[in-house]
Amino acid sequence: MERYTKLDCLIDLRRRILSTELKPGHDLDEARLSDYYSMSRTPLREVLQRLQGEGYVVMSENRGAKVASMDIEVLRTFFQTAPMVYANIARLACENRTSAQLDALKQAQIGFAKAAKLSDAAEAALANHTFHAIIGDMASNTYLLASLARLQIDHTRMSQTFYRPAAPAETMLVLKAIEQHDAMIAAIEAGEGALAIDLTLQHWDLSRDRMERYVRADPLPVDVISLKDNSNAI
Amino acid sequence: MERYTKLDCLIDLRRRILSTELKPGHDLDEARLSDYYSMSRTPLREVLQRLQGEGYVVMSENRGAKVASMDIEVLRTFFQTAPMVYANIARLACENRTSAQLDALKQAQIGFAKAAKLSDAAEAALANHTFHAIIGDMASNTYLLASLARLQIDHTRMSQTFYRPAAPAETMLVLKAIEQHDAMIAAIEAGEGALAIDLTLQHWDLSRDRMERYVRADPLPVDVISLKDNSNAI
DNA sequence: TGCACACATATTGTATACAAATTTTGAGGA
DNA sequence: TCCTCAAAATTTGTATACAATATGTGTGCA
Repeated sequence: MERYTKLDCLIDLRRRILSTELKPGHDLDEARLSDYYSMSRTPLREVLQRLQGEGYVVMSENRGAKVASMDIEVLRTFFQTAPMVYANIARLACENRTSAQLDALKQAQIGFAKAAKLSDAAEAALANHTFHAIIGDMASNTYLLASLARLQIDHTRMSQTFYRPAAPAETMLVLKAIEQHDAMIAAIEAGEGALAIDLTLQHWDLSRDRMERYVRADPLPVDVISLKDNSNAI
Repeated sequence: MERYTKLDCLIDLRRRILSTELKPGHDLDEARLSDYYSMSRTPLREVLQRLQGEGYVVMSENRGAKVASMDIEVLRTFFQTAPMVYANIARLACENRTSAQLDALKQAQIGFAKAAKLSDAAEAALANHTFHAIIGDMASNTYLLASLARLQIDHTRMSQTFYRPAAPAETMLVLKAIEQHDAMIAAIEAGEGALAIDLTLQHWDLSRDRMERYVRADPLPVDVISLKDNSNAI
């Protein structure tokens, strides 16, 4: 059995939450988790406290920790806020990026393209998360970064469905996202803020359409709903 | 000796940091603090972890917690980001405020006006913090709220000097701030988003001028600096 | 059968002891 | 006097025991 450090545990829990291996609202049992990561409850609780601070989990007195939920009213504000934050982050990234960060961004893009083309859904979503988190670092703005980080948690969780093997039309959209990433890298490298904002908003539109389709889902056939007339099942 | 709950401790540490009773960069000793709040180190450490998540403190491995610093490059991004976030929060508050929140806001304004007129600096700065935090709650946007909360930490700490007994010109500015708060309450109650944005930006301009004057401070007389020619004192 | 209440179980919260790491101190040598 | 290095002291990190709270279960009674 492997031995985890506290940092490993933090990173792994983030990964499991982002990949929805741990689903929104899922109860996080301290004893079970401390056993899983083979550490005592004390450091594990500190990890949970920190994850709460980062918005991954919510905790309530004497009631333990849960994976942060994604209820409908929060999602409304998500769509409201994301384009503004992403666009501003992109603009700031153009001004402040270092060459080391640019290298990291290109590496992340390689990883993303690979996973996306292989339809490795969880890995692609996480690589995409990393890509945009690096742009966040480039912006060097701790205040906006706090918003971005929270937006990305929900964005990544919603995007889990994007990269699964699907219809050719869907595959086209993934390829388009990869192209947009390349264009964004070029804009950031060239320091072209206006262009970076533009590309970011286009990228957002693509992502938003897919998320909205996912959130709305397809309604169930109407006459199935009429079942309630025939029985008192809940 | 009073007995604190964990929540009391959290709230009190926030207050002490915001009032700069605990100064930026100040080392937070676990043993000393757990003694002060008469609780063991375990819950105190959890409070510190949480404060780290909220941006009040920074922690490093085996090196303990410090009050978050306010270095020059972070302040640059503060001035860059604050007006955008404050303005958007104000606009959203107009759309989403409840009447209970409006009542709370009016109460906070009474407390602020009272403390400001008495030149109770720490209390006025904290009451101002509360006032703007309530507007943040009204916005009902967890993503932007994360940015706002971090901005407010530094804003409140910098504003500690505003409300001290000072020249008549300074007193005028405090009275103006009180008026602006009243106008903002009215705009939010009426749901006039454009007006609320406008008032918020005016309010920001007032605050920014005072902060910039404080940050820049008055340079020391030049010939005092020339002392270094006369001695090798550090 | 349905409800209320007490008891049993499970889970979270806190204190404390000990381990590991860092910082301080001071003695010895160049 | 200054530097180096090792031992002591301080401080942080983790494990574990126990306390407090919440949840589940079953029995007695209407």
